[in-house]
Amino acid sequence: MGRQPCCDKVGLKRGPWTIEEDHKLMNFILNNGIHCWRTVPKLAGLLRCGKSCRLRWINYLRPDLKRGAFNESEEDQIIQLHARLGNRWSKIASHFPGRTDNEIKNHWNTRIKKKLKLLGLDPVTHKPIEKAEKNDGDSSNKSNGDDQQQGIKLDDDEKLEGIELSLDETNDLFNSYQMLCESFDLDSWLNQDAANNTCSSSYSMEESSNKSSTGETNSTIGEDSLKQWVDSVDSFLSWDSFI
DNA sequence: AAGATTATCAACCGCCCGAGA
DNA sequence: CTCTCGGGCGGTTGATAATCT
Repeated sequence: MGRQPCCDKVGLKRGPWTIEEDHKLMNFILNNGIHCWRTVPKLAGLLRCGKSCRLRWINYLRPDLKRGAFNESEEDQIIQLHARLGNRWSKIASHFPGRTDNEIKNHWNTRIKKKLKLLGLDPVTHKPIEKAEKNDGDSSNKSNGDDQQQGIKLDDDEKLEGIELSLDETNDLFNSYQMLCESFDLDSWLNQDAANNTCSSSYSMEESSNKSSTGETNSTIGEDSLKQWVDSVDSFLSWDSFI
């Protein structure tokens, strides 16, 4: 017996969100806040499931989102945190105000992984590939590195230190990584387009998210700041065109 | 210029976990 | 204690854009 689906998918819209749907969802959350995602689509007049609404809000509509390319220090920090936390993207994202777990996960999978491989480091273990392979061979009955990391059951962040990689070990690995980076100008090689990353979705929320980046959570974002943000983003989305 | 290939990222899927009945 | 439900998470997919041939 499988689990019941999160919602009745019959008649629900899927795929990319339209500007109108975004507007409806944002207006609803602005006016009512978030109490129960399951009821949000119905009350907001959307033919979406609650999960889809939640995802859209978290990954795209949230006022405190910081959009645009990751800078070098952010990337370095992601690598460091990944060495400690593994693929726990939400934990990693919690260290980056305005960044989403999805965004970090995508960045890791598309860019950082390649970068590490190019440097001869295993993106899973963060160790030199030859060494990592040897270790895998030594423990043929063990699951692969990914599974090992995912298999860690920890109660909280405090317990992370000393498990898998200690902070010292992590820093050692990270230092090695930095040394490798210095000897090879990867960034200019990989990020040739970073400087002129001007896609339409790179609208910066930084101004309106200054407050939130100091630790404010979604639920504590004041209505005023949310309204300010809606005002500021209105022109960006050209909502007037369909109202 | 056109087709093929690769990169990027938004969105979905399914599982897990905690809260509450 | 058990079951149900909703939220959250990580893995994966698919559409689109960018680049290459």
